[in-house]
Amino acid sequence: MSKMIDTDGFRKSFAAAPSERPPCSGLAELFEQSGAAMQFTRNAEIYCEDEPADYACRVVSGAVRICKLMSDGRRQIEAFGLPGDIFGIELGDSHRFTAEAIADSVVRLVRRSAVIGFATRDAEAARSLWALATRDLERAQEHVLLLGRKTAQERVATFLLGLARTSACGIVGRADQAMEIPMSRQDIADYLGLTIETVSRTLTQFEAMGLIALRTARNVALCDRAALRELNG
Amino acid sequence: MSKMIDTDGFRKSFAAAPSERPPCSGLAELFEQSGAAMQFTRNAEIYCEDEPADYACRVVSGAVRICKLMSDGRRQIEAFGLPGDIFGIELGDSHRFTAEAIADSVVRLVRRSAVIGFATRDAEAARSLWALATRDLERAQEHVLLLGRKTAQERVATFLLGLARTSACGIVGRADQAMEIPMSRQDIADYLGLTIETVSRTLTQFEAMGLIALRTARNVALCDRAALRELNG
DNA sequence: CGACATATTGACTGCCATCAAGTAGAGTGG
DNA sequence: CCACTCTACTTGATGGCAGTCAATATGTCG
Repeated sequence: MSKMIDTDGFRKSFAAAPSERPPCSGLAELFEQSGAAMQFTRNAEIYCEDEPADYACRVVSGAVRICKLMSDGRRQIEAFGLPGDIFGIELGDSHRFTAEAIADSVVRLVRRSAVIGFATRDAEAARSLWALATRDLERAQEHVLLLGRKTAQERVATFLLGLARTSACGIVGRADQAMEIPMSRQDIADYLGLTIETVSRTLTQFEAMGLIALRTARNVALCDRAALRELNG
Repeated sequence: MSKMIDTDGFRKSFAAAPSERPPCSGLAELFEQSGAAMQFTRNAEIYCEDEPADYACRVVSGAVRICKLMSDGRRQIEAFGLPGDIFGIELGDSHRFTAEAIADSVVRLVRRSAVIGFATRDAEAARSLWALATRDLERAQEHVLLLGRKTAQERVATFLLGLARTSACGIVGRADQAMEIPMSRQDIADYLGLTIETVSRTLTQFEAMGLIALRTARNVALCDRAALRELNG
């Protein structure tokens, strides 16, 4: 399902890229220095809900989904993890979500005890851990607003703009350049609290309105960001 | 709109009550010792979105709502603050939400700098701040699941059970005892991503189903918790 | 090419929102 | 104590957005 690999190549290339996403430089280094890189194939489980939270994770490449399943199969994706994102640090003893690879991915794992040790190292380290939780909180709160009060069009517009922002961090591309969508329609739907059909229809509408251009199902260009921001709410 | 008062009486009574809600004993003491108590009348604004975040808050008595407004008036309540709850600590310089009193309330305020100072005092203090953010994150994530995937009935059932849990902490009452609902139907609706009509109708349905008993609009008894938990998802 | 997963499109349904009365409580003044 | 008023809540009728069910299209990989 997943195997240990050596990823010095990955480490160097990502350490060189001045990513602005993770607010916690010290934590990132912790993963680079004492983390074990693991490869996960598409749809492989990284950890499961209620499983002991022995490890914390950082995405090196690929993409992951952090989600919850209801007893009848309904699924809600809380967040996507893209390169640089840290996830799986828990207050309690067990994971409160399931984490799965969306695409073939490399994830670095560090022991829970190492994170705790890091937190008690110095004030700066403790602050970065607090900042990480706070940033996750802010993201979750934006998500609450989206799910509670936005229409399908607004949700999809917000999603596209958010994805453009994160993918612009890694690849310094032009504004109107096409971007890859790493997740399936089902993933997008479960993130936005919609169905695949509604996501698909909304994207088609956006294309008809001239807001986006779909080169393939997984490759989209934002043609009219101003209009998308209007729809943002 | 709001005035400074002396609340030694409040402080003593609440310090005596062994509340299990706040996970951070040190932080609570910070508010009790160096916080200024302020009284807010119903619907008074405690702070406003985008306002400088000079103060953090802790509810002494009453209840508050932490919410966001969209440009066209749609409102989403992210969380309710009940006695003991701490809110308004921000990573950035400004508040990302509006906080308002739901009922006449007493709130203790401490300077942002005091919180920062507290965080750098020792490892235990830093940890409690991290734990606070993490707990808020967990609550927000549950909220995401509720708004993304639950039906109206499930949302209301979850809300009632949650309220019963928190009010059971302050007042050690019997399980089937009636509890006061401090917030209006509009507040509940804006918290659950519904309309007042749907909230009202759902409560009426629950009463017809024998799950709850509404003595008045703001006083409810949970008659069949097992059935409510079924609806929880 | 053929098989399978993924995505799109169409027809129809249903849950919840909207619009509109009607009712109940809380507070006020006579 | 009782009208009066105002706000909060409930109930009813109707509509629309997104969900469901179903068929077709587009990739993707052996």
